[in-house]
Amino acid sequence: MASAALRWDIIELLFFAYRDFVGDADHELEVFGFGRAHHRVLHFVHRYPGLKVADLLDVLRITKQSLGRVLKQLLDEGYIVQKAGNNDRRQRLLFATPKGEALVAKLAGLQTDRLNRALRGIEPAGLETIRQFLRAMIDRDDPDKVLEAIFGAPSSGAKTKE
Amino acid sequence: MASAALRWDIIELLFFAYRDFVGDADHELEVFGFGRAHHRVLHFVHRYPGLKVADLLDVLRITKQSLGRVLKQLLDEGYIVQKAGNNDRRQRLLFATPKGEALVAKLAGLQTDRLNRALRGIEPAGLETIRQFLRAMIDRDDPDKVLEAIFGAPSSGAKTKE
DNA sequence: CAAGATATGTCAATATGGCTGACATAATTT
DNA sequence: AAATTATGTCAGCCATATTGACATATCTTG
Repeated sequence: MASAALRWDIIELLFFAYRDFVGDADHELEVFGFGRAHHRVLHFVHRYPGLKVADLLDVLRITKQSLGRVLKQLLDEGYIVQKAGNNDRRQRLLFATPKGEALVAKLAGLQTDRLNRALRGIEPAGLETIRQFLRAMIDRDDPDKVLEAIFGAPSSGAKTKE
Repeated sequence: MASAALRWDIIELLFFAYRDFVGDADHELEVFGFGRAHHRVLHFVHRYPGLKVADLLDVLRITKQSLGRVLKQLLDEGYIVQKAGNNDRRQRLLFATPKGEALVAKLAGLQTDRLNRALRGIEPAGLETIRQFLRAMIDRDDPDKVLEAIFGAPSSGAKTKE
């Protein structure tokens, strides 16, 4: 049908929910002179220790130059450290320092508080539905290293990246 | 307690889900030389016809100066029109033109396609859980006009699209 | 009516975080 | 030795956000 119902309400709810969700972290980041970009880098380096710069570029879908500025600040200020790869010494594997861990945990704490409030009164089955929904919202045709970890085995038809 | 579990998985799923969700529209907007900011303005003007400039500023949480540039483009190119308020002729009430309606519907169509795919296999009760979750994620301490419509009277306020 | 407040628009300068293109270096692969 | 790869960096551009200042029209109030 040409007039298939558009899901205006969910589109709108997603906008507001995400706005306030990231707002929690944004506010705290200001104190440190950081922005949302720093948070994203720190989050993924914390979650996937030893992530390569190239992996990070895939996940964040930004250019090397854009990442460079943000990453340099996090390195200079001691939130992240680099180590040369064992097999390939060109690689700079990234790790969060204790200082970095502390910040990212603080930010995750704020967001977890909001999530816990929102999940109050929702049964475990309901939470599973929400997870299923969110996972199904994500493109799986060209999964990066992080998405492969999230989804386990690469999805059908997806090219397997080494 | 200090060791309360942080919801890393949901935090991450929200990041990817939202990234790909807005990505659909972003890609299409490029064709028109517009950005995400134009989409947001057009969306809310479409959904709440006669929205004042001040309302829009509350909803988008940006400054008048930032809105000005985007709004001017949408006006100049005929996606939105202004009308002076009946009671207060200082007000510029905003309305989407047919051209604007067409664009915003196209964008909503892309996002609805993704939502429908993600909701496939989820029961009506599950969809209600997702709505409940998203609504509970939103700050309600200082509701703007749009949020009042969303939370105030269920299924009223927003234009019910034919 | 005059004064002040309000709704909007606009100018100028600045910051952040994206982008492209070009080039450098070190290390691995061929 | 040459080519490719992983990373870093310089320079400049663009979009979207910011603050501050000021202009205009209109409404409200003393």
